[in-house]
Amino acid sequence: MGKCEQCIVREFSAIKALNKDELLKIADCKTSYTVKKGETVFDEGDALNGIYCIKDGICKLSKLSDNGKDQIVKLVKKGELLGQRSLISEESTNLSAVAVEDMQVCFIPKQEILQFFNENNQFSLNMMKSVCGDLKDADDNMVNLAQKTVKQRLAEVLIKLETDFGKHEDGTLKIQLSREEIAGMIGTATESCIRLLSEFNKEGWISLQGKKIIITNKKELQRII
Amino acid sequence: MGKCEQCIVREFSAIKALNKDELLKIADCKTSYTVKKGETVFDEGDALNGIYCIKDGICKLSKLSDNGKDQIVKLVKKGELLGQRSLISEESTNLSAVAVEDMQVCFIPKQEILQFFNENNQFSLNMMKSVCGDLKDADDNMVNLAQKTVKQRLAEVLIKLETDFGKHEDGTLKIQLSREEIAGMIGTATESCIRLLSEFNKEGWISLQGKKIIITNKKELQRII
DNA sequence: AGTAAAATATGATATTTGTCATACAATTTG
DNA sequence: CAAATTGTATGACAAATATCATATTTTACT
Repeated sequence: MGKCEQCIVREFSAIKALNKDELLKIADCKTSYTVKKGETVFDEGDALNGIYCIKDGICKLSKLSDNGKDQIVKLVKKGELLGQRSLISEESTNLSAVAVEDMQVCFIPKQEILQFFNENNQFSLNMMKSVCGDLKDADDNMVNLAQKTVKQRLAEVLIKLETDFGKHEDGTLKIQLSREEIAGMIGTATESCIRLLSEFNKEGWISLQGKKIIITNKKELQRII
Repeated sequence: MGKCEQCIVREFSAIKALNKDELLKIADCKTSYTVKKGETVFDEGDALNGIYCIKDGICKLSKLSDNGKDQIVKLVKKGELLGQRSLISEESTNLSAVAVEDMQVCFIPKQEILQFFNENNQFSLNMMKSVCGDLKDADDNMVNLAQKTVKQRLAEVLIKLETDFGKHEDGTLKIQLSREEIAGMIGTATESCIRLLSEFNKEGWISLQGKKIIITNKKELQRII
């Protein structure tokens, strides 16, 4: 069982406020496992009794709408935590988490985390900041969904995917999402998403090679946003 | 200058975790003032150096979109705090706060609050819960904006306005928003909003008396959501 | 490899929503 | 009080987007 000390999650999440002793305590009670692409970490409505550290991989946080479509609220990647809101609010989750890539996660039981809240102020503060960051993103997202066209939102998401997850040497986005998932991020019908991707392709702003996407004219994409 | 002990904000916000001594400290450094309907508490991009307690009134948190429309992200009412996210994130505000009704607010300087974060764990926890609640609402809102029709969103907002802010004896909603503001909440053009209100009126689901709105058939509104 | 299933693509069409124009009502201001 | 401004209402039309149908391609499977 790993020692948590070298873990990437320690670099990027609230966990960084924990000292060696505290890390050992976590290392002692955590459960590590892998989640295959497409598999579920937790479902909307689940009562979580802990949080998840993402050691590797990416997952989508989404919510099923009454119309049967899955709206993706956020993509969470390695280094980040999962399930914080639910833990703090002492409520069931309002979102489900599904792996977009194979993941390696560690589960840390609730009691441990709650104890840190009491004992380690910096940890609390970090956690607060993280939730506040999510809130800001959510607010920005709301405005985009409400006020921008599907085309603008698609352009924005493509650029965001490149900045957040990077690209390979050949220029293709590292993160691979299905058309349906992209549509779920920008809040549109899958067909509309596909159509617009084709359009962007024809315009020469992006290049499509099967599932792979290359952004070939970022400036133009940024212009239409 | 008031003593904070009896203040309504103490009932409904994170402030409730503070003891008498702490309340006295606040009482000592706070600034009370009134904000008239339509006036601004703070603007998008402002650097806040404290938080606001809403003793009375209601304000809208909104963000100006590139298309020139103001998207309302949240309505905040008496008993609640304003500016928490900005304070915790140590960032400028991403939203502006404008009074929808005459308000009475108290401003508490940053240093005080930050000190409480260090000294009073329950206060921190309450604050976290509050932000988490906002995050959940924002996520739900995102899904609605992305997946529901304008008609559904309008019906939902009307019901929410009734539950959150109540109605007078004659059935009219206590909170009075302009058509433009309602449109800003559901993310649509003002004309579309007006049109749909007329439609709801003709259907007999609501009744319009100038600016005043009465929900006459809640069931039907709930059905179309 | 060969078949079934799923994902992607595209056309045709319907629906929703936005925009512009204009009228009317309400409210503010001098 | 009258004029001016602002908010509300409605029609006509345009644009954006969803839906349904149907290919085509890719992926999964034994």
